[in-house]
Amino acid sequence: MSKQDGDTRKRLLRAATELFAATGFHGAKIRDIAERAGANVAAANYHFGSKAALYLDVLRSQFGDIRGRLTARAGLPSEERLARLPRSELVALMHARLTTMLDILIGPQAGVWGRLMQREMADPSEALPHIVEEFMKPQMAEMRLVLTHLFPTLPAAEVDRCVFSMIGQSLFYQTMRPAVLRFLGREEYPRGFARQVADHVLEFSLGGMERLAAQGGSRRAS
Amino acid sequence: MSKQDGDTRKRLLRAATELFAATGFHGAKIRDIAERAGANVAAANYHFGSKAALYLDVLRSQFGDIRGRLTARAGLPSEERLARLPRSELVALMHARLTTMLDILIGPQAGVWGRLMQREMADPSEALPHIVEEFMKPQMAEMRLVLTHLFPTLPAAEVDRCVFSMIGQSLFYQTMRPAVLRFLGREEYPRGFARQVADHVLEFSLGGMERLAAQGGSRRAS
DNA sequence: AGGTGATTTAAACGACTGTTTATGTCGAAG
DNA sequence: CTTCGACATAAACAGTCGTTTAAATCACCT
Repeated sequence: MSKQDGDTRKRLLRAATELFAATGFHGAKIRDIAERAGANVAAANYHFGSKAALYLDVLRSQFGDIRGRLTARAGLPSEERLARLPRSELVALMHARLTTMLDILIGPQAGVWGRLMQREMADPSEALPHIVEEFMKPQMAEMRLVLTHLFPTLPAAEVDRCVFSMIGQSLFYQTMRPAVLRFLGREEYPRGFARQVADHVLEFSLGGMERLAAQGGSRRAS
Repeated sequence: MSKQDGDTRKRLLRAATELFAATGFHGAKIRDIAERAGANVAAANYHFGSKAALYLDVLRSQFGDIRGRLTARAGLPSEERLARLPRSELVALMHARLTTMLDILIGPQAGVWGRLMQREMADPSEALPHIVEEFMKPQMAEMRLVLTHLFPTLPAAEVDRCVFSMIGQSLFYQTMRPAVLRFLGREEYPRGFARQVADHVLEFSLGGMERLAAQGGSRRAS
């Protein structure tokens, strides 16, 4: 082995991750990635085959990483245990989940996941189906499970919309970051901001679902 | 004048708007724009100076268009009249605003505004400050005004977060469109979907703000 | 008719980018 | 020492894209 084994491969992957997140697939240039990794322009093609394959490897890597962080920090108890949990515990579960999500999206050491996903939504690639099926659907299913136990009277379709509402509130600070920062008159989100937002989103959403659960099947006047 | 005056300029602007929205600034090629407009490749540079200038013109045009639609369809009464409005009227005002916004974002004949803004957030250009200052800030200020009259006990900072929550819920269906559509198992949003979402977001948010207003200044346990 | 200024056109330029090729380097095995 | 395979490097290739250039076209005025 040379002085550093497959080290250049790792350096390439890291550099590619940063640049893809910063400037997108088309914006990131192989030459910049190679330079940042201290490697030759041909190295990327040698190790990954092509720029597209390298991009998919980056997505796969980040995908697995975030998936691990989410299940590790906010894993769910089994369905049976969930049914016996007191209301306060269910709320705490939602809070933990929101905090983790917002930490990943806008936390002080937020990774590149949010930006990569945002770009994937703007220009879906062949990676999108995998992301939705293997990552978003399970996450949403777990949230839906907790909400169903929290508000048993809520119809399933309404629960889905509530999940969307909670994720939407959180994602807003990621997708609209430049605008929100300008609005707040800041350069970066302050420390503790993710926690602050999580608290707000939780209370706001609890109130929203309480209201929806209370008014039952009544329809709005047109 | 030729057979169609400055018609090519208009056709170029229209074609550019569609292509910039569909594939972004870097993704849209001058040659494609020219072809769609039935013009020569040099025409764009002749009429607009450069690709970047053309992009800014597109943003400006859409910016003005949406601004007009919003104020026309969901304009606000004066501050004094607002204070005398019954609660149901204020709610109706919010509903109209949400419906208009969601119509623009995901309605059946949704324009390109949502996608252009999404791309602007992913890769902010020199147009971003204008968009924030002249478009988003006024819109948010108006929403904040209504909310303040609806829930007078809510602190200003809390009201701001509520505005973010309402916009976040709505924007979610635009920024996450590919994922949501996959989740719903559809190719496009069904007719009346924008209205449906607006109804949900309104009720959800009213509940959220009721709860926040009710619990006053109490802080969550850590 | 002829000139004039504004547009349109075809063609070429020049820069950039992903990829390939051909060669070089280096450690380990024979 | 030679050979071999994995990796690294420099150079070139081929395609794309924004922009420019110079000629052509057209409407309009005197």
